[in-house]
Amino acid sequence: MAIIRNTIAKKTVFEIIQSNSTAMSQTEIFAKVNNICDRVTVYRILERLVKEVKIHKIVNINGVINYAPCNLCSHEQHVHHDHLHFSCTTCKKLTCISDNHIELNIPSNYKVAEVFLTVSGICPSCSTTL
Amino acid sequence: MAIIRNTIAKKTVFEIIQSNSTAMSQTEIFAKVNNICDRVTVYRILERLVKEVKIHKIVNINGVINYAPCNLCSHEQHVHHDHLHFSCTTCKKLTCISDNHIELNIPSNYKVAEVFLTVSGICPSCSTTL
DNA sequence: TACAATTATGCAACATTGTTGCGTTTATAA
DNA sequence: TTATAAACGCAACAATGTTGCATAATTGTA
Repeated sequence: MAIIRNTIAKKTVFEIIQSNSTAMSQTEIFAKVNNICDRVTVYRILERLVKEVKIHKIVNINGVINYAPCNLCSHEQHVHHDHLHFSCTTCKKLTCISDNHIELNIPSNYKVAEVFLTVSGICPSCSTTL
Repeated sequence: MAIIRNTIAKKTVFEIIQSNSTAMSQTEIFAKVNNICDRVTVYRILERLVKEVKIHKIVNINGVINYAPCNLCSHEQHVHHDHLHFSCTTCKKLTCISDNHIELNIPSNYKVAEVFLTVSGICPSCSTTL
């Protein structure tokens, strides 16, 4: 019955994710851990943090998986409701905007688990530099 | 000024995508072309078909890029509106459900290009086999 | 405090997905 | 029929993610 350990690497990874304003990919996270652990370990830590519902996975429009802390949303909302993410086509950053309540129009024989709502475009900091 | 050619490989790839009920990944498509062309060619054909707005790209919840024909939506809708996709966590298939009109609540300094709405869960055929 | 149990890690190797360069082939317009 | 640019094949590479296995480290318990 899986005892969860709070290792230095895990704490570090979690703090990195929490302190960043945008969602981060494994690559970005690994670049920030300063070699305190292996690349593979980062993957495994991310997996565990997702399972513990401390962070959540979001795919940006390029197909790169990003991770963000579960701050903006309660656990309940995270699992069942609507989360809006903005994926900037210029800087590639993925930002959690807010929760948006939307009405879905899905046939009843589909069992819905999560709703992913991602908007692509240009973020404020990229549009000001134009 | 780019003359578009309609090659056998391109026709084949397009027909494969059109005749399938769910969106397909490059891997699935390549498996069906029966070695009439190279793996790289499939990638390049897909790129062109996207540019010509004959198919569109959708990322499923695993980060795998899938392709679907632009049947369900007009060009206008495709670019600017809301498309609902269902990503089955069991069979990994991505299905175009319908267009859903949703009200977005995004700060005005974000410039919106496309809206991606993907719902994860269990599709009808996977839930009946349980 | 020491020990046992098992969680977490490192390393190496591999798998998958997608990209690039370059020389050759082929479709299309004239 | 031919010239030209689009499309292709091949090889090599890059990025991202996974697996197996031996070792290290954490935590509850004696």
